[in-house]
Amino acid sequence: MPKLESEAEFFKALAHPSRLLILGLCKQKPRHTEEIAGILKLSKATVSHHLSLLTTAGLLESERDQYYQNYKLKNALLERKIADIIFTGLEDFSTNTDPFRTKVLRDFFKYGRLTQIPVQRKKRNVVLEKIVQSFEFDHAYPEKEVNQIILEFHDDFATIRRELIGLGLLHRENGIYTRVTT
Amino acid sequence: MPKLESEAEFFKALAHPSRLLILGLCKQKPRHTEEIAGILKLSKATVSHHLSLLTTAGLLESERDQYYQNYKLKNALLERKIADIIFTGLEDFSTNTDPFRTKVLRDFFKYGRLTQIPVQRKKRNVVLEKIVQSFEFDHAYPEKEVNQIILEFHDDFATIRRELIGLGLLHRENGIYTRVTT
DNA sequence: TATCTGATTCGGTATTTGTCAAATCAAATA
DNA sequence: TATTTGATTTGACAAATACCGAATCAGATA
Repeated sequence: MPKLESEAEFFKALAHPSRLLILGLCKQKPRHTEEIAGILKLSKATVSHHLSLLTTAGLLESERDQYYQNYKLKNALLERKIADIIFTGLEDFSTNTDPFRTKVLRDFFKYGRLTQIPVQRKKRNVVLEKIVQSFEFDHAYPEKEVNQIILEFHDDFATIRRELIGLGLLHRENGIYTRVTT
Repeated sequence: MPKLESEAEFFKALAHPSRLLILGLCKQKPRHTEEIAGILKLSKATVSHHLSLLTTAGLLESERDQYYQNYKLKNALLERKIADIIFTGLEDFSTNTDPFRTKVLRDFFKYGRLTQIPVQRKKRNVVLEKIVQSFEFDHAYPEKEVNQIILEFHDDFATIRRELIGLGLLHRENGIYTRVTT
């Protein structure tokens, strides 16, 4: 899933008054479906629907207690996720071990954005390999989506798209792009 | 309560991939409508629509430059709004808000991190109660995990861990920690 | 004033979303 | 196993939303 889509999903989960109310209720204490439906004067079907969205977004978790399915807030995740998304967009480069690669990524990325396209071929390959990781295997991307993903890294999406093709990291056929298995 | 509605509006504005893209583009530098439409391959009517929503939500502001209407990110508002949510969690969405507690959280947390440990006992208790909420009930934490969680808030995990025990918010037995039911 | 140019608004369509009642499901328990 | 009970899923419908092309608007400029 392209990162941007999942971020939008996250906000979408928060983008309805009833769901914010439900989060507030579940923050106070774990609640079950009919309990919430009673408080908010909504049908249990509707509440179940909202609870499902909130759970998928990672904001709630639930466990069964006798007849009841109790939902409670996953507080830490909510706060960290919002902070991550808004303030940076960030990448953790510390996990990879290749020192050259680490240095190049440190030098050319700032807050997840490519500050400039490296001129040296070897360095350029490193950043291109980094960028291509935002594409899923087994997914057909129209050019519009390709551009959007690359735009998260750098303005000059046309150049980068061309390079990704040239390096054999992306494959293009009939205007549809796919990530090449390495 | 208008508060809840406007919170939902705020998230709704962020709840679409194109709008996140637009925010990203306008964060880099001011952009005008057709420029964005060209990059995202959307009609200028659609982009104008998104820009309108983002402006209404207070995320963008615009000014005219010759023929162009340039939109730029209102960084301050975005960050303040997000910060509010992070400081107080979902407090604002629920019914009861303790003003003292809210103020202490605002004063001592920045972007989800504890800027310093309050000296006053009463204030310190507020931040400790805030921190303990990142722990689950009915879960056995080894000390290492406890430290990791506290480290997300402040570097001096040893002091905070000791205080959490002392206040009776965490319970320690044989090196295993559990959150105490209140 | 008349014209040019980018932005916005309008009209219309396709898609998504919120909602409920009814049917179905699944865990607990008799 | 059969029953009870709350949760979820299904199906239907209305409302909201995303999107586009065309018409209109408004500031800039001649």
